[in-house]
Amino acid sequence: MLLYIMSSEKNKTRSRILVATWELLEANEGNEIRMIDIARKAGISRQAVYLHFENRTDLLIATTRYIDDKKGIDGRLAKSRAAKSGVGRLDAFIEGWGNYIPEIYGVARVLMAARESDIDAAKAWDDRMLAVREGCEAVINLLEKEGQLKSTFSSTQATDILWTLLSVHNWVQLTQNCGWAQEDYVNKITEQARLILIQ
Amino acid sequence: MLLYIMSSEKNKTRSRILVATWELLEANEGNEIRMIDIARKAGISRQAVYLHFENRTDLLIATTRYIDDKKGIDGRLAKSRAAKSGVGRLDAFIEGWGNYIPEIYGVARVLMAARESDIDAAKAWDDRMLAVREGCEAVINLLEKEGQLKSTFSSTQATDILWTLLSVHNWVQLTQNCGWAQEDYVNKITEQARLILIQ
DNA sequence: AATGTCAATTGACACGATGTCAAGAAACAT
DNA sequence: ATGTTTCTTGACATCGTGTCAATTGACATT
Repeated sequence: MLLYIMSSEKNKTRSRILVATWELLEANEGNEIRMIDIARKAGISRQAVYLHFENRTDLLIATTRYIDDKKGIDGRLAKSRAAKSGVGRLDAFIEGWGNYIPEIYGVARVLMAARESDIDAAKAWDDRMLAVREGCEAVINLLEKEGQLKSTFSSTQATDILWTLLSVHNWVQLTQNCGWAQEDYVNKITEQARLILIQ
Repeated sequence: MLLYIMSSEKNKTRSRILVATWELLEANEGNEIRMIDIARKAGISRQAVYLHFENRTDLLIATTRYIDDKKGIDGRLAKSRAAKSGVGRLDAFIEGWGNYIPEIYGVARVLMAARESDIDAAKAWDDRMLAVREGCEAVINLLEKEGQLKSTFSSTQATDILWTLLSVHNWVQLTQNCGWAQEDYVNKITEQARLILIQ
């Protein structure tokens, strides 16, 4: 009991820092986030952040883990697994994942950027993306089973294509660079996926 | 004649700087490239670099242009401009650009990896990608003029889609992560572009 | 040979960001 | 009341970009 309270108290400021970082990551899409910004948002001094995290990288990765705990992709994609037909499942999967991307985008950016210099970050990111690929694979397999898959692509190729179509990079390019509304993104990507994959 | 020699002499150091930057970008093993590194490689002082380029952004952008010149991207894409029909031009553009990507991948990787932490690198990269977008735009405009463009997409949307389909990230994902051969990449991307865009 | 021009050098400095350190204050459990 | 932990404050080292002024060296012009 004592230990529990102590660790809870101990984590209070740490949590405030993580939440502050999270909020800044989500709000701030262009500007760089400085340690001083995070500290101010958390209501502590810049130096105090270093009492909880070794450095900036450590903090950013800890934040991604924190968000991982708070938001799960699993719940989001449950709907797609419920769909009966292949095409229905394709649509539901694109909608579920496509609408999840903006929620993790702030974090995704950090992980993608860190991948060159940080093996752990790269692995965490690859892990997540492989889970998405498995979702794509399940959709493609169902389509193939139903004979709905375009015959010029093998099922592996089709999985690769869908996975690539649904990459976070593509979402960034279309919504951030090209200025597409989120709704348009989901609709047009769904349309493209059907045109490419469904026979 | 005098002017020619003068401008040639004038550009000598500038060229050395560009070549040095290029070599560092290609050789780079994850380390960030500083102005001092470029200067040393070019055999001049750090400050002297600023006599030829306004700032780091300017230098990086100039380097990508220099590489484009030496690698002959213009010549490669000339073939696409020569094609008479819209579809022919689409195919030629994808072939020209798609086969150019692997040649600039060394530089591209560094610029893309640096984009989060390095505003200058991001700007240099964005500048080049906008040039590709213009190529996509020309192709789409021709298709639309011929009435070959699928009617569910506006020409701007179609340009965005083609541009995204041809992104370096997609090339990396398909050829590096999914293990596609370069030839398969070009063929399958061409196929996808036709399915999505041609009515 | 003297002159002027231009490129480059040298050393110094401002600026902004990360990260460290030491001394003291404040919170808080016992 | 006391002692421990957390946080604050102010100072400082470090690193990279970009700027500036004074100076050197090469070279073309006259």
